[in-house]
Amino acid sequence: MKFDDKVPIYYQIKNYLYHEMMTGALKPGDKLPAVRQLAVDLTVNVNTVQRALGEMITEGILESQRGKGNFVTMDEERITQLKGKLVMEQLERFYEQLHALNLTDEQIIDSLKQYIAQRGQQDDQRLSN
Amino acid sequence: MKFDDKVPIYYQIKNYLYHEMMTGALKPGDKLPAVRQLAVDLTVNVNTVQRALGEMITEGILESQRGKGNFVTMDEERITQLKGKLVMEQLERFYEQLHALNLTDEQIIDSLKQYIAQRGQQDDQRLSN
DNA sequence: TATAGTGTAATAGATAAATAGAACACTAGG
DNA sequence: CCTAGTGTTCTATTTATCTATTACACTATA
Repeated sequence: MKFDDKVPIYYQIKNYLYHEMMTGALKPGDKLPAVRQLAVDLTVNVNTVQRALGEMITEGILESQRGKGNFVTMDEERITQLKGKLVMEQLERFYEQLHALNLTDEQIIDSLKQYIAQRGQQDDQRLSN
Repeated sequence: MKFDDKVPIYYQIKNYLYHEMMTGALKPGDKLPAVRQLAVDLTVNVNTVQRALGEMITEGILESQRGKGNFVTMDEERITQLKGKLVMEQLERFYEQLHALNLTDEQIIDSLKQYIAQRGQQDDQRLSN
């Protein structure tokens, strides 16, 4: 896994697991890979994994069962709330940053549309190769 | 100045100065505040300021004149390119993150529109108080 | 030519993050 | 009961960042 060296790895691991849950790769009640296995998969130390999981357990999004494993909470509402929170965080940061770069609301929306449109073209090109 | 403790301060200072240039608060040829003054303003150490400025000088966006001060480059093209690069970085990260959260292109655009619309309402409320 | 204002550099210490390694606690299954 | 697989905890070490402090180099100007 590729990490951005500007933000703590344990923090990026949290976001990685969040995303796995949001996309359904990890469903409510699912068992996570063993911490030692995760450490190998992410080419990272066990303690770093543990730190990420520890925080998520505190948040109530994961549940730990000693000797068995770590599991995604069965509380689906909690996951829904989390997704909403993560989306909102992205929106806030994105808007704030582009606004700080002196773009108007309209320019922000337009630039996103244009970016997505161009991206679509690139995808088409890749598919046709 | 408030810093996000998840990313290096020198890095956040760079972004702060970038934004000052994008908004026109710092124009081509302008002299920056003295490094010691910046350190006071940002409640940060001189070395930390120097590290941020040093990188921007390497990038060619700032020019240093020993004994005189640090100046924004006169090369306006360079600033325009920088703005484009910064906007593109935000777009890429935003899209990637929301896509990873399993939102479709349409949902991404809609959520942004909705966010901006709601934001406008909040602004209106503040203005009427 | 002093002096104040500027950038630059170097050292040493503090803290947070990440690593390596070991040990401990619990569970399941033969 | 033993063992393999799991989570948990601890210590020690390294690295990056930030700070504090001092010193040096250059410029403008009184």
